[in-house]
Amino acid sequence: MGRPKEFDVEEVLSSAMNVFWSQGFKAASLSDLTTSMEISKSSFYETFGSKHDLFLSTIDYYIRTLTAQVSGAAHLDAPAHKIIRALFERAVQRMVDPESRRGCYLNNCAVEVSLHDEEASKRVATGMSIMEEAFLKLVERGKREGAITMAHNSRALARYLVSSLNGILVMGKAQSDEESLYEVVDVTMDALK
Amino acid sequence: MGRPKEFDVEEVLSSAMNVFWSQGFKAASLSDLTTSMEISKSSFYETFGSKHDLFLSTIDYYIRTLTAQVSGAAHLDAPAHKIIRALFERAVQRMVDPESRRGCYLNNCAVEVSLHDEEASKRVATGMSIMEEAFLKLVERGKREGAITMAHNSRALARYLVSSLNGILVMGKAQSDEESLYEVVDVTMDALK
DNA sequence: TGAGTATCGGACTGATCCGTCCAGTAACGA
DNA sequence: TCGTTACTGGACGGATCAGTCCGATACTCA
Repeated sequence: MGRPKEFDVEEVLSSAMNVFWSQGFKAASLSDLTTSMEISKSSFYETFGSKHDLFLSTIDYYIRTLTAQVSGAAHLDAPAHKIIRALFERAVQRMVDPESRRGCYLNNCAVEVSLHDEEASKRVATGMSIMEEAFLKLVERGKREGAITMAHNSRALARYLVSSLNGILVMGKAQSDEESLYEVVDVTMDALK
Repeated sequence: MGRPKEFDVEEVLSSAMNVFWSQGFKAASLSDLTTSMEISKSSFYETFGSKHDLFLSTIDYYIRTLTAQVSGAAHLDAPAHKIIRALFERAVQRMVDPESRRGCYLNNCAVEVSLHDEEASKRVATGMSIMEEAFLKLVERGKREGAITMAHNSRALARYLVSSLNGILVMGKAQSDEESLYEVVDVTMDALK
């Protein structure tokens, strides 16, 4: 049955995503990619087709990991509104750490390519929806727990949270003053009360 | 004293900014730029030095126009909280219109290059500060007018507004459903009450 | 051993990239 | 008219780009 694949596609996809994440689609060269993925150019084209195909695959990959992460967070035992706050605070912590200031992959992709790349754009929209659904569940639970306002419908609040989170990630790129970002989180959370 | 300049530098800078705005720094080629600017490659290098120098100049240019715009909006006669809402609604309208879905130039620059381009990053931070100051004045006035909560300090609220606006612009790129975006604006505004 | 598949490195292509340079022309002031 | 500056188009260079192809090697199963 011939020689078996030596590299784990998911693992290599993850490396590629990290390159796109840090550098953006245009700025990432094939050499950057194959170096980080630790495969040859030949294997690259054999397995992934083209740079653009790979790019789309990395968004799909990100969505897979995202789904796992958020559904994990949503099922924690803590009160929903505390989980929401924790998610925001983790985002701030990431933006403050020089090692992980890359923001959200979906966010980056949306800004860089969604205007000119319909296929990527669709995937980004899907990813955002997944985040929205996760927040939706948390908001609904928070309402039942009496910690979240009834003044707005849950979906609007969920969208608000996705939007706010993206805003904070952008702010973090522009000026990563920790205290300021936490203040923003405070105000953002107050809107849920 | 020799032949006078034939093109208006500010005007040409504006054209260049539009190219970067739509395509991003990396994706914008010199040919794209000179075509849109309607000057020759020779004049280009004579006047602007390099692609990267030009890029920095376009951010400076954007900041100049931004300053004019926001200080204009801040001095309108309407109640401050209504001006704030109007600014957000205008942003939504722009993201819904296919012709002007490019988002905010500072936002795009922050996401694309601020990680690898310190000079650009500084300028972006300056621009964000200008927006913050504009919102700060509006928030302070809104407090005096009794329409904005005293629960948070004005600067925190101003930062919150800048962050939220950026979030909405990113959301608009990912999925530009008008109604959803307006809902987000509603929730965002409620946090000021 | 041999068929079949995986992987590699490297040569190669054609395009595009940013940037330099220059000869020729055009517009001004003196 | 002459010096100076502005502007153009195009030739050119060196680098890099994505992508193709091939010969050599490595691994697995029959």
